[in-house]
Amino acid sequence: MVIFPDGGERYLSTELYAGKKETTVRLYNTLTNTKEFFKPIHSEKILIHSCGPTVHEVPHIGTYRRVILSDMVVKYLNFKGYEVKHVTNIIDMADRSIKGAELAGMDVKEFSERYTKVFYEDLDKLTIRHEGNYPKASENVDEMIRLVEKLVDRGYAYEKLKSVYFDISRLDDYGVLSNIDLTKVQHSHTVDQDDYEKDNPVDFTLLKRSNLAELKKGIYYKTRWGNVRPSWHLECAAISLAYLADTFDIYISGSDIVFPHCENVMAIGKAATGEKMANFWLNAELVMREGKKMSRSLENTFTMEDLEKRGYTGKEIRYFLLSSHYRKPLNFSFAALDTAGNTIRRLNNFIQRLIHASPGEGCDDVDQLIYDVKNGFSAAMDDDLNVSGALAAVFEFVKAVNPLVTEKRLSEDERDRIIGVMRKINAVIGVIDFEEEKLDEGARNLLSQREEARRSGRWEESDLLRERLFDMGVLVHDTPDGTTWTLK
RNA sequence: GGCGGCAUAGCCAAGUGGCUAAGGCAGCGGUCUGCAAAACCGUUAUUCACCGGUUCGAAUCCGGUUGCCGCCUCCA
Repeated sequence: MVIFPDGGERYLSTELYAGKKETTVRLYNTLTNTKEFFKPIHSEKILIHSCGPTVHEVPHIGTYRRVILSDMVVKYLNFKGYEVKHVTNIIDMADRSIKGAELAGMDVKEFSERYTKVFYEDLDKLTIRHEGNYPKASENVDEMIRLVEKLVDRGYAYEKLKSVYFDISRLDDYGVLSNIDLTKVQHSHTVDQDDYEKDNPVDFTLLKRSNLAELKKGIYYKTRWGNVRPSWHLECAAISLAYLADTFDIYISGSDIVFPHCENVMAIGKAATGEKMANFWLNAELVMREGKKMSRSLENTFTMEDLEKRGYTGKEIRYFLLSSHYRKPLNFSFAALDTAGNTIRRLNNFIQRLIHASPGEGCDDVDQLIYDVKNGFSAAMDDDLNVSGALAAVFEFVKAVNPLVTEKRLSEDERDRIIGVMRKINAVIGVIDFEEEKLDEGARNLLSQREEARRSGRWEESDLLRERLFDMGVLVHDTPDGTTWTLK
């Protein structure tokens, strides 16, 4: 173990260490407004925090864009061979949860659990794993209160009429993340200043005193300042510090909440530990609907269920959300989902064709093609997750392999290696199916009846059977090698 | 008012100084088919919002114009 006098920055940038510490991955850091080479803090495990959803309602697909970004970052780092610890907090005690529970005549816990369950189901549909690190705000209140005690003790927070506020004047670099100039801020758009008694209107709330109705329902936590509820910024800060470290690798959120949320979370971390909270701050852009942000208040949202009712699948929605760059606004449309569906179908067809390919002599080009697709995919993804470029590499691969399948040139081993590399890529993009499609017996019978009819030239009967199979979801294809089929 | 971002084909979307401007979808043409469909193959931007400048060379850099979006401290 060697301790470098300057924290190692200078030494780590020398060639000797570059290979070990620095990755080939470049990410756009909101903190510096530049793409930087990602350098993990610990070589053994990368630590990532993502802002989770509020669970006062069924989340809409706009919420899921940043969730998809987090998932893709984690899966791509896994693809590169890194182990990742990823924490996503569940905001289950927001103002709206309390209001919503009251309207529904439920207690807040029961109310929140209902929507947390939907959130998890949605993650399943989007092929995002959710076992493990999804701590709930309501189960980490002790951490939050301890954190505020620390802030007050260190002089970064103050109590006023039984609420506790963060004193931003104490942090000289407040505003570095969002580039905000507090002297030019327009106040009071979303806050009724009369409700708060801050020393300075730019200070933000850490703990808010519970009101009478909340006290009656038991929605409060006893502290030395009074009976209070934690604020949103405090929740994210406390959870990321408690579950990860004083300084962790990446903080992922949405572009609409860089200010105030991320800025304030960062300020809490810096004030509490004296260290910078995260090295990289990634912010996903928004999902738009006819030129406006998709949001509850504009009443222009779609939930996963809304889209499923219209016949779209989770994977189609996933593809739609991930297939264009995360730092550009994404316009929602049904046409875009249709496109996603068609595109995925092409990839699935490719896999099914490979599964059913008749083995051949083998082909010298395969090694090169596999090398090219791996290389093209990771080169693009390395560059701040350029998914469009990465997918282009995949489609070029598909295009090059298809004729080899048609001409029956692939050996079994080559075929398996091609499927293997597609699986590896799909571990990141998560939209392709690799299961061999199977027919049930009824469909198989109809298929052979149709073959019989065709052999005897009874076209009307054969066409009727084709229609019946179509209605069952089976598409038949008459090819020179006989009849094949795929599932719709 | 402040800060940040965007504008590339019918649609979506890469590319940020130099080979013929990736890729996907849709369309069109072809192969196949009893006919279809699917699949596969081929094809689709002398031009990158507009004006000016720098340069041997600009979608890419600089200045300006227009249009659009997000955020500005407890909605999250």
